[in-house]
Amino acid sequence: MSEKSLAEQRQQRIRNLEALEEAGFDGHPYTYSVTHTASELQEKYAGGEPGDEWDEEVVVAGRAMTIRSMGKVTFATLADSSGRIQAYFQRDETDRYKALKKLDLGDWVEVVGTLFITKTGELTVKAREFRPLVKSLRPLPDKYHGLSDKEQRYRQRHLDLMVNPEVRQAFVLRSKAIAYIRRYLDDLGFLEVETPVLQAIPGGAEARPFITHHNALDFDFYLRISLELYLKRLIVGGFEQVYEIGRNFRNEGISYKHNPEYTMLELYWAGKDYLDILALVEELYSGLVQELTGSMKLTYQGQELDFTPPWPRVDYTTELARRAGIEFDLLDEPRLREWVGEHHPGGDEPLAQAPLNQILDKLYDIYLEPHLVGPVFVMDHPLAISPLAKKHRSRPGLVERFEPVAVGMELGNAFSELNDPLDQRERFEEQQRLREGGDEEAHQLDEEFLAALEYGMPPTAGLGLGIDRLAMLLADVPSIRDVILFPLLRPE
RNA sequence: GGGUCGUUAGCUCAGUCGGUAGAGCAGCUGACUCUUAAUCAGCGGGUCGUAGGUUCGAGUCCUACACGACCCA
Repeated sequence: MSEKSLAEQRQQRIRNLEALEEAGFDGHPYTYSVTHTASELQEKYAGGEPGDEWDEEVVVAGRAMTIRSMGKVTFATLADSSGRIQAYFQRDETDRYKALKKLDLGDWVEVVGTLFITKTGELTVKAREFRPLVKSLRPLPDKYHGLSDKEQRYRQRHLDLMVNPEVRQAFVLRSKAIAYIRRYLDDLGFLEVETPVLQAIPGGAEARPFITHHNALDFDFYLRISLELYLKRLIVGGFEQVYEIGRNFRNEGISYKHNPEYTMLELYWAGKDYLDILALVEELYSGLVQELTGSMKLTYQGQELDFTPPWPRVDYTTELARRAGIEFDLLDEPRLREWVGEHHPGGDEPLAQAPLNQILDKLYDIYLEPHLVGPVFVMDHPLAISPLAKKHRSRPGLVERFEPVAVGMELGNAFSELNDPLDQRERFEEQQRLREGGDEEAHQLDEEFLAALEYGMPPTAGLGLGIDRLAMLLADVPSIRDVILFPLLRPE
C-alpha cells in the first residue's frame, strides 16, 4: 500500500507544528485547564437567542473536528470528552489570528473567550486567544462518513472513538452499568474480591483454556475459564457474601456473542438458594436498566424487552421437550437417544451415541435458547449438564439452577451450589469419564477444591452474569465487539 | 470447518462491453468578516490485497492464496 499521500500530509503537519512554534507557541505544553467542558457550556447557556452575548470569560479545550476559514473569520468545532462546542476566531479580535492557518484537523486546541449565539443559533466561544495543545500528525478519517471499516474501528479504537460519538456512548453505558452493580452489591453487604487468573486446574465451566508458562516455577498454568471454584473456597473460608467482576478466557471461536476474553460477574451468597438469587437478578437487572435508560423496557435491535419483574419462567425439560416435539420425559435416556436417532437434530452428526450432556446441550441450542426473546428464566436443568449445582430438592434428575436468557443469549447462570463434597466428587468422576471419552471441555477433577469443600461450605447460592452481553443490551449494539474496547483480532 | 460478500488515494466509495485510474472528504495554493458536510477557483496524491494464467491489452475474465465482514455448524 502506498504511503505517499499519508506521508505528505504528515510532513505538512510537522511543518505546521514548526510554524506554530516559530509564531511563539509551545508545541508541547504540559497542562491545560478549562473552566467548562463543552457540555457544561451547552447546558449553562441553553435557550439563548441568536445575537445573545455574555461577558463571562471561559476556557475550553478539545480536538478540532472541523475548521471553516472565511478569510478574516474562522469557525472551528472542538470536541472534548463531554461533547462539542464551536469556537469563533476574528482577525481583529483574536490574538495571533494568522497562526490559525497552521492548525490542522485533529489538533487539540485551548480557546479563551466569551460566549455568544450565532445568527444560526449555535452557542459559540468568541476567541480572545487560543493555543495549540498538541498537533495531530495524521489526518482524521472522513469527517462525514467517519470510520466505518469494522476491522479498522476495532484495531484503531482511538479513531473510532474520536469520530463516532455513539461508540463512546456504548462504553460510557458499560462503565455505568458496572458501577451500578458494584453499588448494588456493596449495599447488600457483599465483599468484592480478586481471585487468581493463573490457575493450575481451570475449573468452574466447560471450556477449553489458554495455556501459559511460568518460568520460575517451570509450570504451565491456565488462564481461568471461570471464577467459580476460588470464590466458593472463600465461602468455605468464612466470607458469606463475595463477588468478583473479572475477565474469563476461553480458547474458543469468536462470534457476535463470544470474545475469547470477556467479563463476568460472579457472586456467592451463603444462606441463600437459587430462588433468592433469581429475585436478586430481577431486581438488579431491572433497576439497572431503569437507572441507565429511564425505563424498565428497552429496545434491542428493534425488539422490545421488558425487564419489569417478575420475569416469566420456563421449565428447562418441559419447555425443551414441548418445543422439540418430544412427547415423553426428556430424562428417559433410552427413548431420548432413539428420538435423536430418528430426528437427526442439527444435521447428520452421530448425536444419538454422544454423551447425554452433549445431546441435551445440542437440543437446547437448537430448540430452546434461540427462540427465547425474553427476558425469561430457564429453570431446573438436568443434573447431567450441571456438575456444580445442587440436586433439586423435589425433582429427581434435576438441579436447582436457572439461566436468565434474552434475545437468544444466555445472560447468566445460577444455582443452589452443590456443597456435598462426596456428591461433588462423584460429579467430577463422571466428568473425568467424559474427558477420557474425548470431551476436552469436561471439568477436571480438582482435589484442592474438593478438600476445601470437605471442610464444609454452608448452604450457598451463586450467580454468574455476563457483563458484555448486559452492555450489548443497554447500548443496543449487535455485536459483543461493540462493547469491548479492544476485541481480540489477528495481529497485523 | 462451510457459505455469501468484500479488499481501488489517509477516509468514504464509483469504475460500463477487457482499451491504459475517477469522485467527495482530507491535503496544497488562492478568494472570502456569522460558518457549521461552509462555498468558489486551481493543484498534487494510486504496486487497484498477493501470486500465477488467458489476452495485442486485465482494476475488470480465470485459478490459487492471504486478509476481512456477515451468516451457518
